[in-house]
Amino acid sequence: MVRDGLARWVAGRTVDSVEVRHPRAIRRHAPGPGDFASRIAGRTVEAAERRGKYLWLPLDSGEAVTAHLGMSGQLLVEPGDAPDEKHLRVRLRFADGGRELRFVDQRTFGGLAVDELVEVDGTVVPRSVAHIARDPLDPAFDDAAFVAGLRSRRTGVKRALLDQTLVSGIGNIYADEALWRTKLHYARPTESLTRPAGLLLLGQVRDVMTEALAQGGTSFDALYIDVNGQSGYFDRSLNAYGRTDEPCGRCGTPIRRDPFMNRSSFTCPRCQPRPRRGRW
DNA sequence: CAGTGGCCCTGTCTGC
DNA sequence: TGCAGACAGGGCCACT
Repeated sequence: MVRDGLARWVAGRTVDSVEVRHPRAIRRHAPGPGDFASRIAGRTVEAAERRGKYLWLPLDSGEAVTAHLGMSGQLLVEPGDAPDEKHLRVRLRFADGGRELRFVDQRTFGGLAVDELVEVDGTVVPRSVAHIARDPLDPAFDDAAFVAGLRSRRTGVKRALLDQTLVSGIGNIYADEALWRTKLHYARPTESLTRPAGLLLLGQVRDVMTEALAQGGTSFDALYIDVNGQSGYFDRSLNAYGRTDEPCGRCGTPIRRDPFMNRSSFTCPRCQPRPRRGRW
């Protein structure tokens, strides 16, 4: 939805000027703000693409403006006379004088960069995205390869889900929700999962992502473009994530919160019992 | 090399 | 009331 919106608003338009308001927002662009701006200004945006949590705008130069929205990042398409957001980091003005593109990010976990486009596995992606796996909604996603990769890991199943080189687009929320649906504990050793169990898990991941996407779709019409898509989904559909001490929707047992990778994991202690020999 | 843990950042909330 | 600390979280990097 974010990608669709961006494509609709910026594809075919030529960038006039680039304003970097906060250097940290382009910290992954090593050559710095001057180089960043000069590679974008005067170029025409050809499309908007996405993989996992990355989003990019291919330019007519063979490079692309690559964005990672982190947790709090937004790409907004707004009239030039709209007041600057408090956390406005980068602004792109277009030669046609129409709406401008703004990167807004409170916590600056995200950022922009300009990157060379390369071909990986039959798909053209920015170099910085080349190591990111396809997401499960990608038509070219290879289910069998994913399950094989999952089973060959020597770690806990949630760690594997969060590893973007194995599968992309799954964050802490989607992981907990898919694990709850599959009745798997986050520390379940990946090598102990059967192929059918792996496919079942993948199916639940897909369902969670599809439902989240459907519910987040509405926010975009207001030109509020946000990869999190949390608006409706966050409140209505979560079964485990953030529901500490609330009853499990299946069995009524209070949901439990555990520290996990400097974050949290939410499980139903009854539906998702901790394995005896769990892997973190 | 694969796996793991710490840290980045800032606003909000909780508890003393 | 005010302040300290926990928490949110994807990814990068150093370390084992």
